[in-house]
Amino acid sequence: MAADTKERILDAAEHLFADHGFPATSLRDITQEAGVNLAAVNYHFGSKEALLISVLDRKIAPVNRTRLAQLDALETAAGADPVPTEALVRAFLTPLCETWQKQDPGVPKFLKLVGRIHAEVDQSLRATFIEQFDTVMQRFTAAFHCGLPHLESIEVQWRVLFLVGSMAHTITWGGSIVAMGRPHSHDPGDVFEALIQFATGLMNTPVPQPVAVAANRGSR
Amino acid sequence: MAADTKERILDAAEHLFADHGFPATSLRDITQEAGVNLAAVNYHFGSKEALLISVLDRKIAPVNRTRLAQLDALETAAGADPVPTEALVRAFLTPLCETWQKQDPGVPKFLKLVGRIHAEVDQSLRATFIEQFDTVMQRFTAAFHCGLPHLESIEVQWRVLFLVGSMAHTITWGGSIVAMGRPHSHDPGDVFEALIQFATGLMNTPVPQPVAVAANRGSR
DNA sequence: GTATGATTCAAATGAACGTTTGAATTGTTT
DNA sequence: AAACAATTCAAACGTTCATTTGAATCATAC
Repeated sequence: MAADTKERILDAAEHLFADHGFPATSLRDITQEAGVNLAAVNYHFGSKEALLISVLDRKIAPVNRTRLAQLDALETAAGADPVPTEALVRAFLTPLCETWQKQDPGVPKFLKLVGRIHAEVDQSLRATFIEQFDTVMQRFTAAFHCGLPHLESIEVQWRVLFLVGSMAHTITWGGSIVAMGRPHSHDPGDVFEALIQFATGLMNTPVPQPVAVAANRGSR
Repeated sequence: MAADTKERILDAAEHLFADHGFPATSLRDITQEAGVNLAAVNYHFGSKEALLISVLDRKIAPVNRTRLAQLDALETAAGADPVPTEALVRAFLTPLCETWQKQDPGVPKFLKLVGRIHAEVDQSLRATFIEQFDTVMQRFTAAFHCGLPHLESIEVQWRVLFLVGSMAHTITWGGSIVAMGRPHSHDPGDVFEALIQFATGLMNTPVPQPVAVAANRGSR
């Protein structure tokens, strides 16, 4: 088959980037797993970096598009009222979960990749990655703030950061909870449901001290 | 100076691993920044991997030792009573913060390294890293459970995972909140204080649905 | 001051890397 | 079937990598 060479490369790259990271994965690894010629990567994508961007675009862009679409729908339905916090959390997290479940059974390679990208790629690539998420983050942060008007803007930003952190870390390490000790079923859906419940509680948590972030500067 | 060649290598490696990651950093980068000969790394440490382990040991091991020492002190002071959740959160997070602040001013390189390691290193190295954290995680998870007896064991494990995820992600990305939009002071101490407050709320959050994780299996 | 062990040094090793090349092979259009 | 572009292929490119080598340098003890 000649037509799906690009797809085969993308699949192999996605899998290997997720398992071993971007710098540690060679084009020879990718082309061998894809069963295509070494030169095919540079022919179809131009460079290794461009391949990574294609891999991210293929999977992350649809997720972010779904997120924004769900957010649009929620805001339209809510009219002038703020969207309930839990609905926002679900709109943010479930698109990832569904991408996960549509994928081949077993380990959620793509999510591992997302987790990796969050901490791995170099400055220039990270810029590309941030760009992908920037709109999503700003839209959701604003929507959260509408439903939590008693919080300062910066506090909402921190909570969203914590939320994303929990998500990324759960993606990468959630499976190791089973390996760490007592065995326990960890159906992907369950994990995401727990994460959603937790994140909702997170966003709704009252501020323990009047102004947690900005008030006690230098008091340490 | 000849005596501190090892220290110079460790400093340079720590800095470069944090900025560019382990696979993307070459021994030539490290030895050049350290001002030592290329062969010094293999002479003093044996290999690049062994160097990474030394870098982690030098900084992470003391942090985990402090964590456990503070936990011991808290449990001794509490006697038969459970240790307050916020005290546990502080015992877990502040040792990292102090290591940070003892370090040279500016970006907390070491914390960036920790964030990276969480998602970067390969399976074999990750095992080394997990080993470092395993005792700490189990001790703290158990202590949290003592103060939150209404939660299922697995629920506590998830929350601790979310907590660590927030921490790691905040370490790596907290600085970019400022860069992302509106400028705002983000004194390291403030960030950690916000993280502590948030994490405490996280652990104390009641379970929204009776049994969030295990109950709704297959209901999707 | 000479011998000994630890350390540093410049240089080289072989392997692996991303990328390029040009011919061979396809698929499609006349 | 001839012509053409798109794609695949084996092979090589030049560079960089981690690691090794063996001589040079240093410290310290005799």
